[in-house]
Amino acid sequence: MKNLKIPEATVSRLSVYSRFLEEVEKRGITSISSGEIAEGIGGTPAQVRKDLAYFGEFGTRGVGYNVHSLNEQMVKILGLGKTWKVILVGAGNLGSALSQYKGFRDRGFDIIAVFDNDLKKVGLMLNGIAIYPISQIADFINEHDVRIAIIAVPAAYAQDVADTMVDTKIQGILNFAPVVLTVPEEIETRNVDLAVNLEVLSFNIESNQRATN
Amino acid sequence: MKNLKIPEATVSRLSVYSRFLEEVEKRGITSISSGEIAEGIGGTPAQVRKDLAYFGEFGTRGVGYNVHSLNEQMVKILGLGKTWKVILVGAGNLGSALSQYKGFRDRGFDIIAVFDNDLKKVGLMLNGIAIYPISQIADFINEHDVRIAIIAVPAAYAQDVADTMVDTKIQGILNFAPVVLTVPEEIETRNVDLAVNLEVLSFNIESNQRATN
DNA sequence: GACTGTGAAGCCATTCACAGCT
DNA sequence: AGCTGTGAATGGCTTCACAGTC
Repeated sequence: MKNLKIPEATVSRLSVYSRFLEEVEKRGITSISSGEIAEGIGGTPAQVRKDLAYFGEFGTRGVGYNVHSLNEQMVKILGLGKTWKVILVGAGNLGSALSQYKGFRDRGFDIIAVFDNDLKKVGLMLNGIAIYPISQIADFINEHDVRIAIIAVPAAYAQDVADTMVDTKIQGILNFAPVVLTVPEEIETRNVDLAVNLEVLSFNIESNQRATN
Repeated sequence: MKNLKIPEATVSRLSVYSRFLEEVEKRGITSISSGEIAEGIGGTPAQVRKDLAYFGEFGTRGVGYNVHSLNEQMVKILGLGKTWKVILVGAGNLGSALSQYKGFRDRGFDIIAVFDNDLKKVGLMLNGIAIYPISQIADFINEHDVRIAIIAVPAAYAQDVADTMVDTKIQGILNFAPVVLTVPEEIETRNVDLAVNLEVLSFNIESNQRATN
């Protein structure tokens, strides 16, 4: 296995390529060039080729890439060849939306349980998924071999929730709470900060204003 | 006005610093060093200082930063000194969660209307916000001076929605649909791609596995 | 002629290291 | 002594430009 360090930006784009290729394949297109991919995902042809080159030679010079087999490669590289069992912590608004989010299931992420600290919710179903008490997180993870957790609780509780997951089989946490989680380094975390995105927009809008005097 | 080009990464961190400072201020702390900020948000002291230095000299050598006045500066720089009127398009699960998301209002983003193409929803309220038909987006934006829109519709409709906003007063779009929007360059867009984040996690988990043979 | 794969160059962001202030 | 502000060094990602292949 070729083992250069892969830029994180490349990995995110791989995911975007893959979804784009799926859509292109549905339209019945079988062959595609780096330029066409770039156009579809808002990038440059050179970048597409460089990204792919980290993992192998998937194209044919003078011709382009086979849509289906390129996507197969992407799926394999991203580790999407199987179904990932995922748990979701937090049955509030955001949790509820995420539990139903089709984009996860479509890409092989299956939310198999929801946890909440509100005992009035425990025992109920959230969009067809059973709600368990927070206290059962660790046992559930180990029993069901869950490797990915999504945290969608208020900021004040997020670290506590993360703490319940250390020394379990969890290997990755997707955190929607706007705080930095402190976890052992063998657990991979990623933060999605919704407010930050709006604030960057707001900053950029203001700067555009300033630029166009 | 100092007009170097500000790295986008710096801008996102400013937003994180600001929220962290607010929390620190609530705890009654009045002074803070770059090292303490770095620890709180998961970064390095040098980076904190560099980021701030793009905008001015906010600290006192040998002492640190005044928590309150540094946050005031952050808020001003980010353009958060006022309330932003925001519209939300898409009253599905995700839209519903976003309409209630406290993190937006806390930071000055006020969702004043929701739009949906499902006429059964039009006229109803979503968490206290009225739902209008998609056809009224452009008029509403111009009448109410809305500058930011959040798109939370299925991928297939996102571009159509964006199209209704060109040549209105909209200046920024936060897009949750997993597609690249094509809009005139005076409209600033940002994409939040939920599935991509899980896929990067999945890739990293698999690589960790490979690394620890 | 068209398009990929890739070393080299260029650009941007982070980190270092220290002078300057309190 | 402690901590900021910043030029210089480093590291990483993107873009260029072209040799290689069909």
